[in-house]
Amino acid sequence: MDVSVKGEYALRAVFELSRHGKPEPMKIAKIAERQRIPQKFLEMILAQLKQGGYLGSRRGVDGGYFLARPPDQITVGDILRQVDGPFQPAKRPFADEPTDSPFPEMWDRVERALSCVIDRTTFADLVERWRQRRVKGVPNWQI
Amino acid sequence: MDVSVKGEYALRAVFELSRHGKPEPMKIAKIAERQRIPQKFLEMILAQLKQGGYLGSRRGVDGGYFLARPPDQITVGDILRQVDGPFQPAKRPFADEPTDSPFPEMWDRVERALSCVIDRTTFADLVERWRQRRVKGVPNWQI
DNA sequence: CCGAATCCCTAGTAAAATAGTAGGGATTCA
DNA sequence: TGAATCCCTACTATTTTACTAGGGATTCGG
Repeated sequence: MDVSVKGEYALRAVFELSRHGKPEPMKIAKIAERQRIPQKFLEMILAQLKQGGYLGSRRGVDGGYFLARPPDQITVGDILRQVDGPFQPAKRPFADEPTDSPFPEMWDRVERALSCVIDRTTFADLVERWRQRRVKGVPNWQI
Repeated sequence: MDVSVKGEYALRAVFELSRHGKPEPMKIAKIAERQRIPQKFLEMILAQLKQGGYLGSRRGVDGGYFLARPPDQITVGDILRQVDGPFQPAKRPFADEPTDSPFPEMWDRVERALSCVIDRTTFADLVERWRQRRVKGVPNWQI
């Protein structure tokens, strides 16, 4: 019950692009270097995120990847589901054949609880919190 | 990000023992049959749950497994952690070397949200809800 | 049009985890 | 004593994970 390395990489990559912020694309190589992700592996992940509609890309000399939407419209849940598949804690029986088990209802609660975090946390949030922490943690605005 | 089959089996087995309720032990074979779990696989799981202190057992003719504590003192989280290992969404850096990442804080939130469900749901709760649903779903007390 | 830089696509692969199975040994108790 | 049960070690097939390899397709400045 944990997130795959691939999922983590995807989150870190999108965070990097969100932090970058500018409209011009960022190269795979740069993302890979800044986030310490194996480059070829990252290529696959970014392709997946693109085909999910979260990223866009351009080839050629000044090519790279960029966010396809503003970072306040991409959530952590979006990215995780795109690369790790739909999150469902347990095999769900078909909705119409009622089961004699107490667990589906609990898994629903779990899913809702989780959703409250991952589907409400956008990359804009993450960047903002990260910036906040930076100025508090490294108070170099002092005399 | 889902629960293993092993985890599900463990939950179902403990639920079966909780529902059973009586002090006398229940045989592996019976649990396996009633919950449709491969028997030999279930043996390993029950052994693990016993060594975690959740179950007790007796051998011989009238042997079997039983709860080592009342079902209101065993949570879903207990059982899942015992068989699937500690749940942590992502590799956590060491606590003392602060990281420049916005994610650990979010994983904390995820963990707390999840804990609110799985560490507060006891098997007594599950049995009770299951009983409630039975009488509502199958209203055979009608005229 | 050339060629360098970039993304794009298919395939392969070593290691680990998952979901079991097999076979017998140790206890208990009538 | 022997039948029933739990107990223990080992083995295994399949799937998933976390990559790597090698080249093809675009873009764009010159």
